Amino acid sequence: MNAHALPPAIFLMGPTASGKTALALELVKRYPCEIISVDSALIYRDMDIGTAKPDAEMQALAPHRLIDLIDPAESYSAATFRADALREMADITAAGKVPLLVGGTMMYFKFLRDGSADLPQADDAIREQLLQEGQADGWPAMHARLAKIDPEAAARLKPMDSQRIQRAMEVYLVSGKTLSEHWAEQETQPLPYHVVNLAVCPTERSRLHERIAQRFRIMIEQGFVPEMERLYDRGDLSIDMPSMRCVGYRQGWEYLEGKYSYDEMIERGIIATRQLAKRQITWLRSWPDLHWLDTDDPDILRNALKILNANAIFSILD
RNA sequence: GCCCAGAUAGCUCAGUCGGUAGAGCAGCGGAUUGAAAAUCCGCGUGUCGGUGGUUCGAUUCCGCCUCUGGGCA
Repeated sequence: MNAHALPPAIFLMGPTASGKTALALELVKRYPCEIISVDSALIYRDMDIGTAKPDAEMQALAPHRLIDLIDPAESYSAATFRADALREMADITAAGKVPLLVGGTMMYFKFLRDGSADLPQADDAIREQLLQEGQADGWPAMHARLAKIDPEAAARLKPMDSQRIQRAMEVYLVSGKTLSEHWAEQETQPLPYHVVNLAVCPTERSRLHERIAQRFRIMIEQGFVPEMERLYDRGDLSIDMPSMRCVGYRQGWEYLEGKYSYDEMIERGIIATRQLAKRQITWLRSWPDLHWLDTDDPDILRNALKILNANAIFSILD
């Protein structure tokens, strides 16, 4: 490694329930790396069982950064994640270790890798206003309004894509500048690290589905419903909040509202998790320079190390 | 044993006044710029339970058989 080389970093990605955490633990036990969580659900405090958050024992063995950051009534963002992660990566690197970014929130990985335009942050009041109007007049009507303000953005968006239409309108209303104008001014923000991209996933989709169902049932046994009840009974949370829209929590919430039975809640929770996994895999399929690892490969650790060594990540140890 | 109602996509069901069929959910594929575990887009050939009959033609009408509910014994 020459003096001008970028410091190393590892991205360990993969769909939910694919075994990322287990592999990360093995790496941390053997090599000087430290974990940064890349997970939009682990950031919430008091949401432990349903998010499969590393427990105290795991945390002692392999501390995770960027978990338990905010209360479920608050919200986070991909841009905030990028800033937080860059800070933690610098800290770990300064300590002579390799940042190991582990998680399944692909949008966060993308923001970290590519950066983003300099956009205004979320404005709750404007969002609420747009939501009311969107629901009253229908999203196609809002989409038509956007088309007059920012035709480029509207052309990219489907008339029913409530969230992105709302965001594009919000950017304009808050900053006076359209989303497309912001994008045009965007400068590239290369990540100042030499990254090795790993993805863990079972070869067969059916195998991943098995793991998802099994893990959900374990969560139930571990007390997911009581955890859910504590959140529900707080009284200040709602199904509209990002925290309560997380896979499992949304179904748990609807179950407690009496929308469906216990068994149905479990079934729907598993289904929602499968659908999440599929979306995560879609991201991974087009991820550049990605090295795939098979969850069920008994030599997964050795294979991961082979890739890391070949990319000069741990060459210092050889 | 008898009577009634069913049997159509992985599931729940609709439908064809006889010209080989379509919704929701699931599943699969895709998009993804401060909510992303979010939000959105696309994809529907399946011995229409089996068998015989009527018919130019049956998933549709008729007979028998099998299975599943419910009722009567």
